[in-house]
Amino acid sequence: MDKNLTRRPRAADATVAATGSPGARALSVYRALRKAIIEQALRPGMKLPEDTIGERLGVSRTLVREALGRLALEGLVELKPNRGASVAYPTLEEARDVFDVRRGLERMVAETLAGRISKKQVAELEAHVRLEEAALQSGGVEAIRLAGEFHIKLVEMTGNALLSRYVQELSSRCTLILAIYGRPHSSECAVSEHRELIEAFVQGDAKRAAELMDHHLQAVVSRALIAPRVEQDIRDLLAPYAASEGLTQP
Amino acid sequence: MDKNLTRRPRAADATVAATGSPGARALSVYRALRKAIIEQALRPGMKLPEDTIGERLGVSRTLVREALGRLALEGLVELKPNRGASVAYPTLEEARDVFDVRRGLERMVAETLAGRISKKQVAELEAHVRLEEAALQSGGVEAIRLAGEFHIKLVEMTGNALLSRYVQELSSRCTLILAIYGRPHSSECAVSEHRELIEAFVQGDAKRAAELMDHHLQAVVSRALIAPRVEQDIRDLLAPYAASEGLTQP
DNA sequence: AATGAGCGTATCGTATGCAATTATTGTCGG
DNA sequence: CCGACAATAATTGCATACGATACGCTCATT
Repeated sequence: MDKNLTRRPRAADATVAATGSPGARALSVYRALRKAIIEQALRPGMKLPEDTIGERLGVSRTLVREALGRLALEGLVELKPNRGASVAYPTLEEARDVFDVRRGLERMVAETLAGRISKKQVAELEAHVRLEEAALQSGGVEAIRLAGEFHIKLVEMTGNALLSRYVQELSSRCTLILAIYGRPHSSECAVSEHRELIEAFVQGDAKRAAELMDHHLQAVVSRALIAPRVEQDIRDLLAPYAASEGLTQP
Repeated sequence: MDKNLTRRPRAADATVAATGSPGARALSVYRALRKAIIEQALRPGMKLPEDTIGERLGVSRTLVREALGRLALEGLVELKPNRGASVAYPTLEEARDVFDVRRGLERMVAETLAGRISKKQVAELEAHVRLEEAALQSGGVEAIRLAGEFHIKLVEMTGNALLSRYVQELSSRCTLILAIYGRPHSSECAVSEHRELIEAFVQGDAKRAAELMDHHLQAVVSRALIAPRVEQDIRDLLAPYAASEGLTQP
């Protein structure tokens, strides 16, 4: 069958492959899972068995484990001892923590950028905003992605690699959170608010930039996260059906 | 010799052991290395071969690798492909990034805590400051540790677990950085500044608290990190000589 | 004597194997 | 008909094995 004894797993069999570099396959696994989670191909709460993933991706459990560990540290995966990994299902409290920290960090971004942004960077941001607008018109789902990328672009302009990593991490987690608690397709980021931010950067008004960013992110939360709390626990899902049949449980 | 074939690595041979829980040994390795790095038993730049560590700690390379990976994500260890791990040796630029982000996060802490701190918490903080004072008098090295713990206590009082993790991570990295670039035993944190902070919290003056924290951390940097920057890269050492001879490099 | 090729060793990257734990299903007594 | 229990299956935790890679050494060559 598949169990060819002369099989050399070395190369030429990894479907996704990536470069032949040493740790590259491990990274690929990590990125694949990450992308799948963010795109919600893997929904929050889903189990992530090591063999299954490894088999599908053409790597051993070792690499999958490594990737899962990393994702767990980033908060995209939950890792319970002896019970395996699953896509993270943050509680509302964790969600609040994530958004709060993100707001704090992005305020930093805004303050840093104010007055210290080049013509070229401004042009790039304005071009991006126009893209957002276009996407919003044609009502594509990519409007959401673009809105997120605006923030990534901003943080990368600070030149602080660490800040960049943190914001990107939190950004992913926010996506996951909105997938759980957010309303279906709230446009998330108002383009006008992005424009105002750029303006504040150009004018070098750090205080205003910081406040704009703060309110902007606050707005994202209140627009999207009216928290209807979609229950996924079978018990809770079944409760109303039980009731309708006159069944009751402890 | 040591290579007893009937050896059961199962249990009862881990010198440090820890509880019998599943992932506990991995955690132990992680913590052991972390502690060793922070206490500078393992100095920045030192090589960290997997087998050596595993042998010494009584675990297999698998667990060591896991720990090293995690430490690498936290910035305490550098992981170069095919060349193994070593204790991180941050560049001055990375150091600046770390301190900047830390200042931003701790400013958040200060703002959050202002006016939202209980009597009991104030008492705890004041007691801690008194400890710091005492340690400073008796000139112990623990003054540094206590100063750091003050900040940890603060962030934990915010109730934001994520913020807490981030600050703790950055705090460790700061220690490492100061071990490289800091002057021998600058007392790092002025106790008086800690007192002022507490006062601002009690008075509920968020703005003042944030600024105090900002300046406080800025002061730590300028007090400790006058950065004589012992260059270790031959290229950089040679650069001025090259220039003085009119030589230029690609 | 310096330089470069060839080889050996140390160490990493990854796959795989085995024991242990947990979840699940089928069965039996109440 | 319901709950407890035992056997089974699935899956993790960890160790180890094996191939690959980089580094340092010796030695021949210029």
